Amino acid sequence: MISKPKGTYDLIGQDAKKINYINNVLAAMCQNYNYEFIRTPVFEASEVFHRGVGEGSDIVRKETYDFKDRGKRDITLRPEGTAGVVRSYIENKMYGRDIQPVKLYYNEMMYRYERPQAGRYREFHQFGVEVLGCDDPFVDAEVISLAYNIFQTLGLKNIRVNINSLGDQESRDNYRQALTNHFAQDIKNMCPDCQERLKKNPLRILDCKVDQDKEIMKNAPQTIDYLNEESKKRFTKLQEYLDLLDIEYVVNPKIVRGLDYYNHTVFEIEILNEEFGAQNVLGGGGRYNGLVEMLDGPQTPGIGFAMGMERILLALDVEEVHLPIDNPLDVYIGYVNDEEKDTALYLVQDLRLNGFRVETEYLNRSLKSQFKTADKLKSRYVIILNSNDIKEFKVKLRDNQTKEEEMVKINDLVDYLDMHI
RNA sequence: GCGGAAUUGGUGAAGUGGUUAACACGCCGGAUUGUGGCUCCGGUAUGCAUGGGUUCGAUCCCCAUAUUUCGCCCCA
Repeated sequence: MISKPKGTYDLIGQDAKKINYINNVLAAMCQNYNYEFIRTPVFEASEVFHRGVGEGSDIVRKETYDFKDRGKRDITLRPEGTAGVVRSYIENKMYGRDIQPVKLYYNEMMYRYERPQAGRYREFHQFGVEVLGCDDPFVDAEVISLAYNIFQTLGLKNIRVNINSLGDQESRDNYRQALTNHFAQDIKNMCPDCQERLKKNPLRILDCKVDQDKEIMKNAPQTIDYLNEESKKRFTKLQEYLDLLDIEYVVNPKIVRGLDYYNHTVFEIEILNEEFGAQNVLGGGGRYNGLVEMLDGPQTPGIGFAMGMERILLALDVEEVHLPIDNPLDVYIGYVNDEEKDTALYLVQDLRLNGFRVETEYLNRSLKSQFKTADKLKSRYVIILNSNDIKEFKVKLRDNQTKEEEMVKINDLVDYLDMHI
C-alpha cells in the first residue's frame, strides 16, 4: 500500500467539515473587516523566501523545500505567507492603488521540512492577513483584534494575546548590542544552542528553555527598555487602542518571533490548556516595515499575522467546542423494486434542483437498512416509494420526527416541503 | 537534525514461537411475505505496517525501512 508522505494528512470526515465551516467564518469576518482575498503561488523563486524571511532564520536555514525545476530555476515551496504576498504586492504595483492601505488575507497550504508531531506537519494550512501601506498603530490594533476576534467567534475561551515591541531599527540594534554584551561574559555556561544563537540571532536566547531559569536570563535586558522615544510612544499607543477594544493582552518581553523581518509590534496568541503539548501557539504576527524594500519594492510599512488551522482544530477539540457542522438531510427516498427505483432517480434530482438536501439508496439493500440509513443521516423526512402509489402520482411522506405519514401528490411535493422545512 | 514509544479487521482492541487470531462496536442478511431505531440468530481478516534474517516452523525473536506519536530544536 502506498502511504502518504511523512508529515502530511488527508483532510476527511468531521475535520473536513470543521475546516469548511471555519473557512466560511474566516471569509465572512474578512469581508466585514474589508480584507481582500489573495492567492499566490505555492512555489516561488527561492530568493523570495530566502531574502524575505531571512537567511538567519531557522525556517530558511533548515526547513524549506528547495529544488530545481526542469528549467534549472531555484524554486522553494512557500514556508509562510507573508513573503509571497509582499512579492505579489510589489509585482502588481498595489502600492499605486487608489485605495490605501492594501488589506489582504490568504488561506493556503504551507511547507516546512520539519520533524512532525501533534499540531505540526510538513504540509500545513495557514490563514493570515497582511496590511500594507499604513504605519499607524491603529492598524496594528485592528490586526490583533481581528486575530483575537476570530478565536472568540469560533468559541475558544482560554486564549491569551502576548504582545511586545522590538522597536525600530535603531532600537533593535541597540538592544541587540546590549543583549550580546550581557550574555558574552557567561556564554560558556549556557547550552550549545544558545552559544550558536549569540552569534546568529541573540534575541532567540530569550526563548531558550534549557537556560531559562538561570540568573543571567532573569536579569537580561528587555526589548522594551531599549525602545527609543518614538518606538515607545507607538507601543503605548497600541496598548491604548487594545484597551479601547477590550482585548485582554499581556506584555511579554520574551516574544521575539523567529522570522527576521519583524520590527515594532510583535504578538502571539496562545491557548492556555494543559492538555496542549508544545505546540500551544495558535497564531502570531507583527510589523515588518522594511520587508517591501528588502524585496525591491518602494519603502512601505506592513503588518500581518498568520494562524495554524491544524492547531485551531486541535484547540477546538481540547476545549470541547462544538461547531455547528451537522447539516441533516431533508429527505431520504427509499424504494425496493425497479419501477420505484426509476421514480427515485427522477424524484431525487427534482428535489435536489429545488434546493433540498436529498439522499437515496444506491446498493439495493433491504428496506430495513434504508430506514437505518435515513436515521443515521438524520433525515427530516423519509419517502418510501410504492408502485401502487406511483400509479396515482402520489408518494407516502413520513415526518421522521413525529412519525406521522401522509400521502402527497408528486407535483405538490416541493410546495409541501417548502412549507414544512 | 537528535532521543523515546507505537504499528493486529471498517473501528476499539486481546493474544501466542507450532493445527480454526479472543471479545466488543460497526456493517450485511434473517426472524418481521414492503416500514427502521429494542431483542434474538447468522455472516463478516487473500491474516497481525513493509523488507530481510534466526528457526523444522514467526503475528509473536533480531535487523532495516516506512508511518504515527511524545519530547528537544523550531514554529503555526
